[in-house]
Amino acid sequence: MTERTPVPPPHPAQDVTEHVGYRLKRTAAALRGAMDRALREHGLTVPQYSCLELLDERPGLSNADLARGTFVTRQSANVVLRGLGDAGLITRPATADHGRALPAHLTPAGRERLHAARGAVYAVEARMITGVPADRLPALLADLDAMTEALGD
Amino acid sequence: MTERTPVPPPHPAQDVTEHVGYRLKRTAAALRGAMDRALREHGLTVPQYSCLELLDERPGLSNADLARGTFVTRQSANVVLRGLGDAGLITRPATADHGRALPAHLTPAGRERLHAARGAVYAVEARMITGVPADRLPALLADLDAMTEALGD
DNA sequence: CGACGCATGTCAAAATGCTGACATGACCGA
DNA sequence: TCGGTCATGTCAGCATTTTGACATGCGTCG
Repeated sequence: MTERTPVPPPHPAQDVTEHVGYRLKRTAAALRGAMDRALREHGLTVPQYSCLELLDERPGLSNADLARGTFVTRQSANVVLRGLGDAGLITRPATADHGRALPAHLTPAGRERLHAARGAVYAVEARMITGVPADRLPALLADLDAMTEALGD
Repeated sequence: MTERTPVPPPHPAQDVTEHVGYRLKRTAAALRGAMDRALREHGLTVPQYSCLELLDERPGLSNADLARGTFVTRQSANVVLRGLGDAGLITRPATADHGRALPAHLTPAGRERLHAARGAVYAVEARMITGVPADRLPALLADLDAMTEALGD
């Protein structure tokens, strides 16, 4: 069987709650909850805000691009985009001029809504990094990247 | 609550992908995917494995306890527990003897399944912390904890 | 004792996300 | 030119999760 690894724990970790994965999941869950609460006042969900932020930064992103950027499937991203379009926050051409990708763009209303919500989200992030020494932040980001890449990206 | 950081952003971060939240979400998504793939061979989902691990560590946990431990609602945890019970991996008394909480316990089959899957999960975690200097791991865990606590836990 | 708050388990309905599948259009190598 | 390959958008079905609500049991305080 797969018992070739005698499970040599590099570090004791007799408690599951000591594992990196558990902590990671816990922090991500806390962040998700805080963002949900912060965005509710602005009438946005986390996936919606993520798409808006991505589109503000790089206008013309396609549905598949946004799906990759928000770590969901194309189908889920399509639902989000449809909702944003119905709300008048983004526009998408009915037909593609080049390939099959439909480039999405923020409407003035979308930009306005994003700017309003951005303050709340940034406040959450600022609150989150409270307690983390500023000089250790780069190392933290680097470690997160290293872990992501080690998992096959 | 003195704003000792009057400077708008302590670090530029003109790009969303530079934000801590984005990296955190990305790493958590990668971990979730890797764990899904690793557990599929053992016929378990991530929530199921989480419950099994928690129950192995602290037998007698109630449904609500497991919900809190896996960061989901009681209803979701109930579905997971029902599935584990149908699979014969856990047992739960039909009636509560003290309060209303029904203490769950691993069956021998559940313990065996958990031990088999644990190797795969630990391998994923070991692979994830590849690239992260071992001496910086404690700081990483501490930072994750600090961020979680700062978000109100 | 009795009422209230609180936690728990559970049901029903809705929202959300994913898997599988299909058709279309661009790109590339033979 | 043509055939294969890949990426995209979209549809349908299913699984998972959440929201909202309700009943039950315990503890506490009046």
